[in-house]
This record gives sequence, structure tokens and C-alpha cells, in this order.
Amino acid sequence: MSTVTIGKVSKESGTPIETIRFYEREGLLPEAARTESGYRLYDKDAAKRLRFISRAKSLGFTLAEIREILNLQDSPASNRAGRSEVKAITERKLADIERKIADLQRMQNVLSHLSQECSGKGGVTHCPIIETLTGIDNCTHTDH
Amino acid sequence: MSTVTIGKVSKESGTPIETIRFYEREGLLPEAARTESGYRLYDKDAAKRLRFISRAKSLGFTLAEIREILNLQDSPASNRAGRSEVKAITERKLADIERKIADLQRMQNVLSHLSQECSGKGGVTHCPIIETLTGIDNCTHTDH
DNA sequence: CTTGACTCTGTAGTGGACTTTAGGGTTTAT
DNA sequence: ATAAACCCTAAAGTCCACTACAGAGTCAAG
Repeated sequence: MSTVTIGKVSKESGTPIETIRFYEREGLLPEAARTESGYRLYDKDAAKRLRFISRAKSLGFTLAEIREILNLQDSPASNRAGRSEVKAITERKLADIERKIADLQRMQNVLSHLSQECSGKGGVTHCPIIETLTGIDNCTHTDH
Repeated sequence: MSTVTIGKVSKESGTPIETIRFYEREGLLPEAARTESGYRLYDKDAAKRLRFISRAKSLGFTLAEIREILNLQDSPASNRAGRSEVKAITERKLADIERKIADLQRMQNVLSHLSQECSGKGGVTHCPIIETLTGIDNCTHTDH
């Protein structure tokens, strides 16, 4: 299969070269194959993985969390020991994601409401943005 | 109306005292009223605002973005000049939010699928987590 | 009227996520 | 065959969002 050097992956994915190397050091990317002279070689999946990382970050996941999610995919989950752990992590991530979606939807409601109110004439006096994300379900809220 | 000191707001909101002062310096909270002796005084809305900030952060918004959103609410949008700007910012935030929701839903699909696959027996060989967030709609993607 | 919990203003330090720099090899186009 | 464009490592630096002092004043309880 055709492989490319780091510069091309960088362009394809929009991730700076240095960041790619940084992610490799941090374990978000597997160690790249090398040419004889030591240049990193990537297949086409690398750019996808980088785009995934970038978007996951914009969703509020930390690199540590993203690494965890990626490990779910990478793990030889045929691996006996890891199986239930993988499942547990997956469920935790799902809960995180559901909470994020709910929060975003509340935010969306209020902002779109605000957008209409403000579109033409009146004041913004009664657009309680803050009310949206201050539900009482804070107990289920995991900070990071 | 009854006001409280910073320690109580901290407990109510789960935000460390130092962080509250930091947010004030950074313009995410208005300058607090003071007692004669210089103690900050807050009304009950302060804790709400802090919870909002905390949740917005967990959704991938930066403090600068959160400040922007809060300003939409705070702004005396009767202010002529600001009106259309407020509208524009709101629309941008809405677009951000919609993208985030869509990304999270894609992630949710795959993870819940993964969760089932892995629950019992088989391997995880075909759980392309990465595929989910690598749509071609990257052009609309605003990094920060 | 003192002790302990609370608050204040600086300013410095930390952790996460990059980003830059320094110094040097490699590949490709002319 | 040499310059431009690419790649390498290791280490230091930056930016954001806190977090932790240091040194001092305030308030509530016994």
C-alpha cells in the first residue's frame, strides 16, 4: 500500500508536523514506520486519525480521553483481560457524550431563541442564556 | 436581596475561590459588589453563572468564547451598534453548536454499536470509531 | 479579646497541549 | 553538485486556564 511522509499527512489532515510527532510521543498515534534514512511513513488512515483527534478535541475531550477512545479501537480486544474494561470505558464515554449533547441542545435552544429576539427590533432583556445550562442535574456532571 | 461571600458561592457552584477571582479578572464575571471592608458580595445568580461556565467549558468552549456568549446576555443590546454584531456572534455560536452536536451523535452511534459488539462474545475487529468523525465536511470546521 | 476561619491583593508556579529553536541529515530539482 | 525543500531529535519556550503562596486585614465564637 502507498505510504506518504509526514509533510503530506500534515497537509491532508491540517495538523502541523510538530503536532503529529507530539501525538506520536503521547501515544495518540502508533509509532510510525520508517524509511531506511529514518523518515516516518504513513498510510492513508493516518490523516483520518488526525482529523478524528482534532474534532474530538473540539468536543471537549482531552488528549487522555481521546487516547482512551482510540485504544478501544486499536486494542486487540480479543484480549481477554481488556474486554470488560473496554466495555466499561465505552459506557463511560457514552454517558459523557449524552450529557454533552443534552447540554449543547439546551444551549442551542436559548441561542436560537436569542437569535430571533435580537434579529429585528426589541432588546435582549429576557434571554436567560445562563438558565439553560444550570439545570439541577449537576450531580451527574463530571468535570475535567 | 440577600448576598453571600465568595466562599459560599464557591461551595454552591463547585468553583474554587481562586478561580472565581480569576474569572472576575478575566471578565467572565462582572466586578463583584463589596462590603465596607472589601469583601466581595454575590447574589444568587453568581453560582448559576459559574455553573454555566463550567459546563460550557466541558463542551469545548474556551473562556474567550464563553465570555463572548455571556456578553450576548449581558450586553445592553438596546445598544444600536452592537445589535447586528450580537446577532452575528449568536449565529456563529449556533453553527458551532450544531456541528458539535452532529459530531457527538456520530460518535455516539459508533460507541453504542461498539458497546454492544463487545458486550458478549466476539472481537472488536470491525468498529471503525475513527470513520465517524472523518466526514468530508471539514471545511466548515473552526479550530481553536 | 484572642483564636480560627474567612477574606483581600499581589505574584509566582503548574499542567495540558502544543510550538519553536538549534543543529543536523536526506531528497529532489536544476 | 549544490541549493531548496524536506526530514530527524532533543530540549526549551509559549499560551491557556488555573492553582498556590505570601503577607495582611476581617469577622464570629467562646
